[in-house]
Amino acid sequence: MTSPTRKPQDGVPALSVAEKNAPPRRRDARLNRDRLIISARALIAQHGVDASLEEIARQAEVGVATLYRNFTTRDDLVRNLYDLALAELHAVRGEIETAPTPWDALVVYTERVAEWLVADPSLPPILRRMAQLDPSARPAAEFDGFIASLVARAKKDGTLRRDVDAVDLAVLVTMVGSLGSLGDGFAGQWRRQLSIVLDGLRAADAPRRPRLPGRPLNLKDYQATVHGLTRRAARAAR
Amino acid sequence: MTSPTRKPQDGVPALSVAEKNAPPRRRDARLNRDRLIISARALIAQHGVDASLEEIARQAEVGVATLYRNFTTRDDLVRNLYDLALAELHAVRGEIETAPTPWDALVVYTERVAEWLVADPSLPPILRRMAQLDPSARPAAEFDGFIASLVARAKKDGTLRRDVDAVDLAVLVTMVGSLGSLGDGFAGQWRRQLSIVLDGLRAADAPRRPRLPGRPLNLKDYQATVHGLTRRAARAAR
DNA sequence: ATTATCTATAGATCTATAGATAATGC
DNA sequence: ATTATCTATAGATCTATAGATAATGC
Repeated sequence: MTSPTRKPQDGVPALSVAEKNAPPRRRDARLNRDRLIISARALIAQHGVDASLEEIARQAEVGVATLYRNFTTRDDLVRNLYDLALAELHAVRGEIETAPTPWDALVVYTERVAEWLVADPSLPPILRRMAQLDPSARPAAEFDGFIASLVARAKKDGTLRRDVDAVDLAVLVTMVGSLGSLGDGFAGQWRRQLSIVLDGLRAADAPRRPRLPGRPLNLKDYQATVHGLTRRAARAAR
Repeated sequence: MTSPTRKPQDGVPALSVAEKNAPPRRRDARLNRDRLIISARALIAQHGVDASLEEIARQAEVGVATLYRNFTTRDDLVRNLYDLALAELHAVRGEIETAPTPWDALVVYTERVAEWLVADPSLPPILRRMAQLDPSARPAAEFDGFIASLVARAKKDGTLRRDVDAVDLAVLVTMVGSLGSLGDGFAGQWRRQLSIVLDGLRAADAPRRPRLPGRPLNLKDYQATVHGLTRRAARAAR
């Protein structure tokens, strides 16, 4: 997904930055923009959407004016991060459509969306802010009709319990996705938790459920997680 | 739980403020402290633990110096909010112990803890910060052994699936509790979502599950929720 | 008399921009 | 030549405190 003509900086996860509307054209400009986006994600994940713009620029090793040139306002920055994330999400649609059964499609849907949320802890604050900026723009809005029909079909074929609806699914996925904000140790658990949720969604007389993926987080792991968090926070505060 | 000699201000939910270690003694001082705590909760819920101390004081209609007199440092404030919340949580223990079966006890545990989290959207940021300040202090630490034994008993009597453990439960509850940060409309949904999670936790051959509480959030409700959020945000920004 | 609050203020940090300087690509 | 970055800066807001003023309770 990364353009082959552009080499991502070392150590930086390849950004699938959509070069959509009026992207900066100079090479250094694009690089700086990517750096800004990376540090914006990191700092928003840590401090929420109110994160200091100056610090975002500082961490990107770029002057503040460069940030303002790329993103005229804070909300503009947020909106851009939202659009970038959304582009990734939409790639999922095809995968859902090719699932063999309605139930499998729902599993893919919940898994991919949860994964998307967990992978980027800056998303929850960004989504909240976007909901305020533009209530009509819901992240999965494009899926709505599609999911609703999946839900109906999965109920009909007896795999999905009948007393839930598509919005329940969306809320549940959001819930699981929130694990990304609780530190890496918890984030690694999301498949287990989602699996439990899916079992709760299965019709009571549906076929036997699969084994939970992964292993439970024991107290030792837990401590390691939290300590890891602390160390990271200390490093960041330096 | 409110001291009968102290009249809470009108419109303000009775604060069960523990007057523990060296509480301010003068009447006006206690009132101001309560006001500070209320606006700290509101602003931390909105802006995270980095919320402006000056604004907290302003919203409490009190000078900044009064805030600093009560809470010498930001972390001191956070720690106090944590302790206050924790005190409420511990009141739950008795209720868990009187549940008739291990499964019922687990239901009460998850319900009460989730309710506690949902009721106060300032808690997630506060808990995260506390985990950094003091990794040993986990909110439900006091329950650990107790819950572990409940889990063991519920597995033995065939109501709880065997491939989960106590930490899974804690993670799931945290997840459900995160719904409190998504606006009032979502927050009202937590019982439904928890009920689905509990069904996922039930052993596959356990007795039939109950009907989901409440009704699903339809798209109209959803819109209303988000618009409500927007209006609130606008008011707050004024 | 004691205890607490408030006003005022120093110094730091933030947002936002103007004007001077540097890098790119034709 | 064009496009982008950087430095510097104005004005606002923040944290934290010192010193003057006001409210409580014995």
